[in-house]
Amino acid sequence: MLEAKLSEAGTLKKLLDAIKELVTDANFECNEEGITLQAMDNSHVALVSVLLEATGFKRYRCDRPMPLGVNLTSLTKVLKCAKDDDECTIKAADEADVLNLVYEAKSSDRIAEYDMKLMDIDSDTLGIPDTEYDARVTMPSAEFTRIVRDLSLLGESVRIEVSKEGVRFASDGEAANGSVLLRQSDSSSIGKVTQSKSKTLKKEDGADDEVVDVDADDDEEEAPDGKKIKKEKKVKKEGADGDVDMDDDEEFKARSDDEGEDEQDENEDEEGSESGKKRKKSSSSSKPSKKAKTASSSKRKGKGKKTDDSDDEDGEAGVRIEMNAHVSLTFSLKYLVNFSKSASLCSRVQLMMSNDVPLLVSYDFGQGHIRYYLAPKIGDD
Amino acid sequence: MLEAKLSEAGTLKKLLDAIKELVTDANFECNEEGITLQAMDNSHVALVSVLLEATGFKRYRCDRPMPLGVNLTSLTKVLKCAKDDDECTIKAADEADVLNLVYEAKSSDRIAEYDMKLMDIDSDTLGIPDTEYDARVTMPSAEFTRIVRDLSLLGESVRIEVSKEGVRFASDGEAANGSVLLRQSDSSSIGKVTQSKSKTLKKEDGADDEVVDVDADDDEEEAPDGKKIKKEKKVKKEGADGDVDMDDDEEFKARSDDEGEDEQDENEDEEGSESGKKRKKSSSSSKPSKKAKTASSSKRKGKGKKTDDSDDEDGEAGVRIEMNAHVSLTFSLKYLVNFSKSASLCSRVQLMMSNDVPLLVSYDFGQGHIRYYLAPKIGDD
DNA sequence: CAAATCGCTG
DNA sequence: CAGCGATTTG
Repeated sequence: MLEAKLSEAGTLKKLLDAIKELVTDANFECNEEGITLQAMDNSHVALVSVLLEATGFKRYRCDRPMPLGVNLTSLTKVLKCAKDDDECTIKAADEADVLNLVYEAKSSDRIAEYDMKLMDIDSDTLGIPDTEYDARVTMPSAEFTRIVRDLSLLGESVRIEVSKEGVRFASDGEAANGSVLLRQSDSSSIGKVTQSKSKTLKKEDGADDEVVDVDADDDEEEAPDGKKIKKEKKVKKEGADGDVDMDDDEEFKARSDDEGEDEQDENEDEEGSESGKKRKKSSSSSKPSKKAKTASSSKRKGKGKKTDDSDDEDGEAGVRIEMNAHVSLTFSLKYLVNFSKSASLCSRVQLMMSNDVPLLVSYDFGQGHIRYYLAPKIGDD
Repeated sequence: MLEAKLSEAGTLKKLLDAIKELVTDANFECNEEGITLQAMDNSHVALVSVLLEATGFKRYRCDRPMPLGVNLTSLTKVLKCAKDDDECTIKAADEADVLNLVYEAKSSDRIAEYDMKLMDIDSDTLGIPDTEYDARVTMPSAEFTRIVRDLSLLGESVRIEVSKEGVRFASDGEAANGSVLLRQSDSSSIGKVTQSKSKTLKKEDGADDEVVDVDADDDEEEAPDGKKIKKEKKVKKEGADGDVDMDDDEEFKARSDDEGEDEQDENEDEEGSESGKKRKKSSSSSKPSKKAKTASSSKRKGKGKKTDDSDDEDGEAGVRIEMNAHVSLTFSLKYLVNFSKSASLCSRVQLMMSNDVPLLVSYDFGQGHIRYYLAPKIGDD
């Protein structure tokens, strides 16, 4: 059985608001590590991946893995009955066909209880490649929202181009053409677009421990493996959290691994630092590495050591751009606008890109993350 | 070519917001003195006239007069892509078919550039009579907004009546009738409704020169016709501007003169000071009067001398009422509500009225003005 | 100046 | 029911 208690129902409400227009039905996969959800959007163009770490809950218990088939429209309605600051407990018996939600006002003078019907949903558990990317842009989520919103007024699609000049978002429309150029915020010493030749960037996981650890390892010379070391600067996430670790990663990795991506992970060599990260996982066995990650500090450390200067600086406000190669991709603005609704969950967003592969838009909040994958338009420039 | 830089894109945004629902396409007429726009509303019931003085720009250059045919809906979209405090530069080559807009964040780490298509628009350059009015009401723009909004909830039209009692806005509706009476704010010496028998008021021009001149003629005794003379007090505008002159004025005046309103002007007697102003103009001999107007200075002078005392006082907060004759006119509230959107541009609004002639609603802001003309409903009371 | 909420229109 | 716009609050 599952029993999970969230301190703030608002977290769940925002999460549902962020994806309910993209997906109507989906399985919430629950296991001891937390809850994940993966689904293609209704038109099968985009993929959304959500993670809620067990550690992010005030209380979490899940005896055995179980999928909860939920109609997101129904869940949205039920969640609207909760106040943002209510404590929210969700429960499901092992073979239950209903999900029980209890909302308790912090003052505890009000308790509301709802039972929502569950449904059987074919779980098209898609494997998500653990791709490495040629460019990563980290910026305030509100700025991303603003840009895609602005450009969506003009045209249907946007060309995102990362070069040493910065990152450019350009859209052509009937009435007007528009282009927004963001330069790396020059905060600290490393104030410019990082351009490392061959290293590959992996997505920064704030929440994901693995990644973090890895980074930390990488960054630090004293990495356990002892491999670390190029000291390339990769950016780890400076996501909002910093401390929370995710368990899911394993899953993701597994999947990605399945994809054969794991190898790549190892390939981190390109990014020496990352390799460290991967190792951990592998080493996880080890787990120590994870700890490191877990220690939110890891992120920061990484930053501090590597690019952190800039990170910290850009940290909460600026734009950070990292690239190994020039990338230029075109995407549907409609989807990006949709993705950008997640800005309410997190103040920063990461865009991970490589030519001809799907864009990854990642919002990492304290208790997990929400990630969107969107294939580029072909014939894009 | 045109190149003009505004310190705050917000100014342009507000201006477009104020007129975009009234007009869909219009020519921005650019010349060395600034930018003007004149257009009838889509249903040809109201006329809107906008002025942006060259001196109000951070940088302004226009080698030769050029009309920029703009679809206001498109321009609104493009302007939405600017933040209110961005610096905004608009550029157009001499025979260009696109208008280039560049927005620069004050922090300068973001530069957005847009190219908007221009179109050829039949310039129905309407002559705007440089009418003299029997009553002028100057009040906080927010108050005007509130009044027409309130009354629009009750009925379709409003009767505006200026008498020695003050100015009354009254509307009759199915469910209720409403009436709002504003009395002159008793600020300075001239704290009450000015009631001059026959003198006519011209709109206070901050920017329009022409208008000013015309009035002058009437007021002064030495009017060419020899008719003038009553020495009526007319109010010039205390608008924000003061220096920039418009070329258009010529046109405007011509028409107003045609109206035969001049005679009334002469009645200024009540406010001796004003007469002085008028004289200048008139002295110019007959037509000279027009010239005088052109000199924007005329405006300010007029004010200072005549009723200015009161103007200054009520100046920023109160209601100022000036009248030469009792006026009572009925207007469509729908339009007035629309006009009142300009309140975001300026804290004061002027209403200029004479029986049976179009109402002039004028918002004068630092860098120009926006004026609306609306014909009264016939059969009005 | 920006964000969130409510209302209105499609 | 969803999206867009307007208004209000922070």
